[in-house]
Amino acid sequence: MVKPINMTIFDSIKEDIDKGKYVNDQLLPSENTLVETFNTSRMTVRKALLKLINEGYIYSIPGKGYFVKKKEFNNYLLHYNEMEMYGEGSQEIRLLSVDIIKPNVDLAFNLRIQQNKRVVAIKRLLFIDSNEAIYDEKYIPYYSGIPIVEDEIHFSSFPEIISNKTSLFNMTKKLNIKIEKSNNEIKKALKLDVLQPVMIVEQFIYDEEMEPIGWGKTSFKLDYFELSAKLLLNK
Amino acid sequence: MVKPINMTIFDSIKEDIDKGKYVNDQLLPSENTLVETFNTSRMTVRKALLKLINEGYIYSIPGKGYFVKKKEFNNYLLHYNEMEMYGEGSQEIRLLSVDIIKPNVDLAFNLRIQQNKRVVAIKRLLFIDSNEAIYDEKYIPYYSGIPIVEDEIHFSSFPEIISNKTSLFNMTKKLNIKIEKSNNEIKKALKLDVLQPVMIVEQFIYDEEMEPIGWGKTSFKLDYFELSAKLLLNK
DNA sequence: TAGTGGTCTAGACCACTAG
DNA sequence: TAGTGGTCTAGACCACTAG
Repeated sequence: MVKPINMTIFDSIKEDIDKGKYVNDQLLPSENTLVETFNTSRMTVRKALLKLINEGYIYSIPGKGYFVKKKEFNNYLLHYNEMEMYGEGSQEIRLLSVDIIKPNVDLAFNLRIQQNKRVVAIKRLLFIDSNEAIYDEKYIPYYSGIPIVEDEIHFSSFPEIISNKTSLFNMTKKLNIKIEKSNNEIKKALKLDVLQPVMIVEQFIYDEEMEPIGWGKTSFKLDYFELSAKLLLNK
Repeated sequence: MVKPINMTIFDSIKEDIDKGKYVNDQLLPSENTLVETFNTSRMTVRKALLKLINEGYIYSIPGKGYFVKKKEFNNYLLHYNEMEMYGEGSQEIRLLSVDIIKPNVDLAFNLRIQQNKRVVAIKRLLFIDSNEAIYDEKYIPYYSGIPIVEDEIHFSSFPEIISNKTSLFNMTKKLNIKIEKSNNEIKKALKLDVLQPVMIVEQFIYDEEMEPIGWGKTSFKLDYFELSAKLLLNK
């Protein structure tokens, strides 16, 4: 149970960076210097350095050396699953409808398709403690995801639905979080007052060529909206 | 400019996983098998496998082998800097006050300190296109971050302020995003109507022992709130 | 006991950097 | 030209797994 040499080297350099011995973009000791310092082989030194690169502490420039990487303080990890918003409170998901529709102007624009193409529209309503809380709309171009199986879409998040529907290697996604005035459909479903705004989380899903393959809009009654995100260091 | 062997192996296994040849938690070929398949040395095979581990595609169990890792679809990368919310529109940051205060009950609770301890309170107001848009409050226990230099705090995000103030090795942070009724101070600063709610982004900053070293509350006029987040695969 | 992944060594050749 | 990091080899010993 002794600590491996590569871990010793890793910890040593990491501590030097944390303590400020080496600062931003400063040159670190070369591989050969570290081989002598730690009395080990070059591959062992490289193992430690590669780990430091992977964890975002340093970067390398071939021919020059290894350098301290500037810390990124403003990136966070956000876990978002619109179908799993609340740990506390009873939750019920009602699948309102699954339709094949012709898109309106906005929807055609968001999915970058012609208005005469067809789109699968999925609408769901989430109840929290028996109150209407979240109204969820998803739109998928018809050709990209047939057939639709109700069981698969009832409880799944949008990325999960899409990945079941397509043989997708890699998808890209984007979330937008904003406040909007609600339309009549949403007002009715969530039993809102006339002027009450809703929190909107928009999801855009793209395939590997950045073509849209899904657009979603989740409307939260304000009382039921809360998100949290954790620090993601050095990424 | 030939592709290194380790990259060939990496690409090959990655493609097999993407195409569904290997599925969740399925055992991959052993290192020795891959050595034969690709007619190379074990260290080269390991380099490819380590890269696959680092990118979240596979995991290893010593004595057993390498396995396909389940994809995580619901994690996003959120870049949040309360002092840089808008690319478009002119922006002005006004430093309202920097005070040493005694915390009230809530603040003492959030910073987990006694009410007789002192706290540095920083208040800033952001104007977007000359309109009051964002009201920002930051609280730091006095002992952890003296002295306060105005130039350093005027334009910096909270994590940046904290990291300047402390010789911190590693901080942990958490964001909460929610809607709240605004208090009178915020109503006045943002020129809000009586009933108008505000969007709140709360920041908790902890040291390496998870002791709070900063608490922040940023209040957004609803018209000026928008966040976006990008997909972060396999993390 | 045979097979697995984890660590480590002592070499090699390469392209690139910078004086 | 000396030094740098990137790739690769052919070995070694280890702890752990599972029949």
